[in-house]
Amino acid sequence: MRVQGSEAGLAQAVIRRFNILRPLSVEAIAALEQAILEGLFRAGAGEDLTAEGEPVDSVRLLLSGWLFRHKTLEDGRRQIVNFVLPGETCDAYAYLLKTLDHSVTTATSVAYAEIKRARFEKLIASDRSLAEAFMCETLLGSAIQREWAINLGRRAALERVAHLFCEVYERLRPVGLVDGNSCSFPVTQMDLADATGLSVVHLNRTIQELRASGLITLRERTLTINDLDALKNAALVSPNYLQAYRRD
Amino acid sequence: MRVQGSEAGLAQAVIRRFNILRPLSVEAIAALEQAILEGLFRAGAGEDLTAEGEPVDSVRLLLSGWLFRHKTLEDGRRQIVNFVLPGETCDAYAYLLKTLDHSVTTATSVAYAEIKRARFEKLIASDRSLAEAFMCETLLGSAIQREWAINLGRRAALERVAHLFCEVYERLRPVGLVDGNSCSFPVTQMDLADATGLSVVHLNRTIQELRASGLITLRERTLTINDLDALKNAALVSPNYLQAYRRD
DNA sequence: CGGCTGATTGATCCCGGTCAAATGAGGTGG
DNA sequence: CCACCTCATTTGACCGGGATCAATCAGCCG
Repeated sequence: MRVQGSEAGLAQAVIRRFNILRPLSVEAIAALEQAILEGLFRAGAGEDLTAEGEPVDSVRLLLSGWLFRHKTLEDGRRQIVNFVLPGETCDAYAYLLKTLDHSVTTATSVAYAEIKRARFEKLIASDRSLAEAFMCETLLGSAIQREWAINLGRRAALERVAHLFCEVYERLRPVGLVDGNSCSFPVTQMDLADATGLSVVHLNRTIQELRASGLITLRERTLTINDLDALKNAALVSPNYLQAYRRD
Repeated sequence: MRVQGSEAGLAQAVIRRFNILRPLSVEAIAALEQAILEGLFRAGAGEDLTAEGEPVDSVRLLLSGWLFRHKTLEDGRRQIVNFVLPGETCDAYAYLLKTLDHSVTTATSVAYAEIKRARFEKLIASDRSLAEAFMCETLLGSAIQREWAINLGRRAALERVAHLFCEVYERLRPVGLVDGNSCSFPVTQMDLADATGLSVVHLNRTIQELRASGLITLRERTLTINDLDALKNAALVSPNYLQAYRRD
């Protein structure tokens, strides 16, 4: 759905995030904001934005709400391979590949900007820092993806879930979406199970264990981390994979 | 170890691969080859090329041999998150990030080219297709990484191992390293276990199961796939994630 | 009120982990 | 040439984390 009317402020998460990845000039920020406002869209929860096997010809920037990237095996087993959080780029440069290898679906209702390939290339040609920021988006995504590999391959259930909570929290923080020690966590347990490679039943029991230990509260789509250090400890969080958030 | 003397032909795998990712002009190929020959190195098996937490200031192209990318938890649990096969790029653009999130180690003795950041930026600035090819390398790496997530999260042991065999085979094929239905597979079972998220013991039993079913032969560091379709079937191979190899 | 989706609980089972030991296959020095 | 060491592969026995199956409960919406 195309968005009508004035929507100032919507681009804030993106600009905030990009500005951390690469310090942007005033002109670059204006250009980015301009490109965003030219192609504002909204979608409801549970809608597919792109499906595996399709070609893509544009770049999307998530302004609000959550998306997830997922893949499904023939027999229905599904793996959520990553979330896309507000301010993050959906598929920078992906038009270079023939088709998409995974699907992207909305977890909540969302607002996003769609920048067509030609427009995107003009944008990144206009400013070196912008191009580098988009590049960093891609590289950071890869780093997160690698961390998910060790999460799925080597961490036990409790560690896995704890790790996911820590990661989401740390990814939401720099864009200003953490309030005290709480953040929105608008994902069903079924989705969470598919993100952690667990069954729904066992995921539920794992969450209860985390609740019982007092580390977290998860109620009404809100995650509260009562003791971040303890949770990180329980999750065996790796220190280096989100470092690009830190500015020099 | 810096390589002395003439080493023509070493760059073949890289050029072959890049040419599939993006059709390259004669000049682009020459420029790429030139950059490669300027910084040839060799290393023995079991050497660390880069360690997690280090900054990187150059791009590496693997000419021969295998590398693996891996991460380790505090308590020693290790996950190999990907292999780097001949012709593949090690860390294009990674100098944009502060530090590396994972380590890269040689699985065999290797030859590689190291291109310093400034030299690399000059190279990609000189030719659009080259820049896009490097970009494709990064994107393809992400796609493979996502496939590893569903492999680790949702496939059973036998499917997982079968999938890895299929993937490696298909990644080696376009660079000419598949001979009939065989390819080199110079990785210990310990490494293979860490790549598939299994214990060595169970990995060993899984391989024996694959051998017993006649699908593969794995002997003396050589993998032979006796029935590729059957193996892909057993692995529930996804169709779209290596598609960039196919040219339009 | 009935249907639907998501969260929770209980009981049972099995895939894959762990522990321990044996077998092979180089490599090396006496 | 053999004794010995190291590293990789293999086998056996046992156990437990997490899957599976099934039922119940709690909101929410029409």
